[in-house]
Amino acid sequence: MASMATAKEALRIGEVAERAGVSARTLRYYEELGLLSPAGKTPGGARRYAEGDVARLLRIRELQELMGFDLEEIASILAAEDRMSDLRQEWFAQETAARKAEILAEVVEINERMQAQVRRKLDRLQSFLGDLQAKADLYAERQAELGATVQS
Amino acid sequence: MASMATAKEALRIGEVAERAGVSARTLRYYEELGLLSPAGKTPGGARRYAEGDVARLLRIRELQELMGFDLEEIASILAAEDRMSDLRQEWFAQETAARKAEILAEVVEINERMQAQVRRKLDRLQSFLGDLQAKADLYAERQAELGATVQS
DNA sequence: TTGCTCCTCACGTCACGTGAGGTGGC
DNA sequence: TTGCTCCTCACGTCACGTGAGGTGGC
Repeated sequence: MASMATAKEALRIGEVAERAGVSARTLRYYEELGLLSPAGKTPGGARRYAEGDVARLLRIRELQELMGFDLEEIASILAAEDRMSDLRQEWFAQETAARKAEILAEVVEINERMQAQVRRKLDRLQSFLGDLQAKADLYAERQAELGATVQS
Repeated sequence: MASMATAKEALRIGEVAERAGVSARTLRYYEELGLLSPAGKTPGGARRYAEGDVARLLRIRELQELMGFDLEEIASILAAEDRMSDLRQEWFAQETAARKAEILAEVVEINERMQAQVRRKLDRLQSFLGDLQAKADLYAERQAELGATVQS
């Protein structure tokens, strides 16, 4: 959805890495795995990324950090999402309706599993936060006791 | 707080591992790091764990999986919590009030940082869930379109 | 032409996984 | 005594980190 510009959007690896809070090594590693390849390369061999690549990188990081998926799981999630976004492309119009339904079913299933997982994580984090708050109350009590004893 | 029983609570490594959903290797690795040592060992060298060890293991896993801390960070958090729980012990009564205040301050700071981190994580997960739900709505729309077209 | 960024090996690290080969406990 | 579980090496793996030594682009 970023500007369909004249591919003047050529980002260097260091810039992309910094924007996503990762190292250049991470980007090279993702390329090695086939997870994220630069939009192009200079004649000299330097990688050039587009805005879409940055979005994909941020998505990878979200799935990794927030959801705890490993890179193989992330690859399959992204593959499904890629197929899904192909459904909007004209060249895809020739695919059979049955095939499209298949892809949709796959994406819906992944979506449902992820939603369930997020809800479990939210629940666990809520109770974790509750524990922390309860402990904080205890600490405040102890500090009050100590203050009363010491009269500092 | 588990029964102050006659130490008849001697769990084998496999049992402890299964309860926490980790491998025996993980328990040996934590011992190597000084993170979690068994309550005792048999003459033959087999590790024997107590209920308190299981609780500590579950705490380690919570900090690791849910909060994303590495084992070194977890070690320092647990060390602070250990010092905190020492405040209840009688032998600790001889410590100076200033020292106790110091420990309390440290634990309070860790608690506050963790609370902030949990809140950030909760926020990000909420918006992640929102995105998933929005996508699910889109998928349902597409499926409806497809059903109307195909009349399957 | 001078820096700064990039390149490709390639070995190191963290948190374990996975056998190999052997001893231990109910 | 027979299994099943445990033990200690020790090498493998995943997701990078970290130089070494060299070329590239504004």
